[in-house]
Amino acid sequence: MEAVAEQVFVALADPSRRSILAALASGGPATATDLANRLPITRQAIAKHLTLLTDAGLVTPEHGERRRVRFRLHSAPMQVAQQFLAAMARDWDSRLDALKDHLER
Amino acid sequence: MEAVAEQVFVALADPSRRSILAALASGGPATATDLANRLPITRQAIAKHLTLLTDAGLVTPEHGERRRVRFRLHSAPMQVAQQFLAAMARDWDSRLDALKDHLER
DNA sequence: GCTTGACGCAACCCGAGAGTTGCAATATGT
DNA sequence: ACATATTGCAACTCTCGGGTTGCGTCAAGC
Repeated sequence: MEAVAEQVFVALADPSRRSILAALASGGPATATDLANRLPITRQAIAKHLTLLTDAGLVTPEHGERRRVRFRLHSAPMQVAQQFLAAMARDWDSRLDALKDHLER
Repeated sequence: MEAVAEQVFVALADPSRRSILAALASGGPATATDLANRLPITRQAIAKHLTLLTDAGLVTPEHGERRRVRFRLHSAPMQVAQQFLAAMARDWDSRLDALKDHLER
């Protein structure tokens, strides 16, 4: 679970990757060349990002006709990362509360 | 809000920074030299990470006695990032639902 | 059969960031 | 007064990742 969350953080830390995800979210599943037409970077750079996003589980490749590969969004890893963030914040706040209780005692 | 979330993602993408946050979470507020004793990296490297974490709002410096500066965790930006993730996942899923509805019609 | 468009792979460039070493300043203890 | 400890700043190295260029390959259309 922590490994998935880390991959999601790494993926979302890059602005180009966020642009790719935003393009997929607004325009639906698309290929690397489609994204290259919409974004100011090369198809190969987008392909690299897509492999990283695929490893993170944020995107799944779908082999279609005419050797085209369309990529579709997958939100499950983001929910895992969200749970991870929630647990982390809860942990921190519980420590703060414990310290506060200790000082008040 | 998106800027805060991005800073949190960048901060959590680095394993050293996660180690620092984990050390602060388990051991309470500490100085850079304290963290340097617990972690396998130099104090200066930790200091750089702490400035980045301070810019992200995840940590706040507290000037104490004897020129010591202790850093305390702050969970608010993580909750903002969590909200951001939730909104993003909700956006993706709503698009999937809209597409499904369109296909079923 | 030949062109056209799309994908994959490999090599290369380059800037950013993670880490270290070194030093100056400052404050505390004896 | 002097030694010790801690912080901040600056310069340097070096690896890694984002990006490009180039080429080979494979499927479809004419």
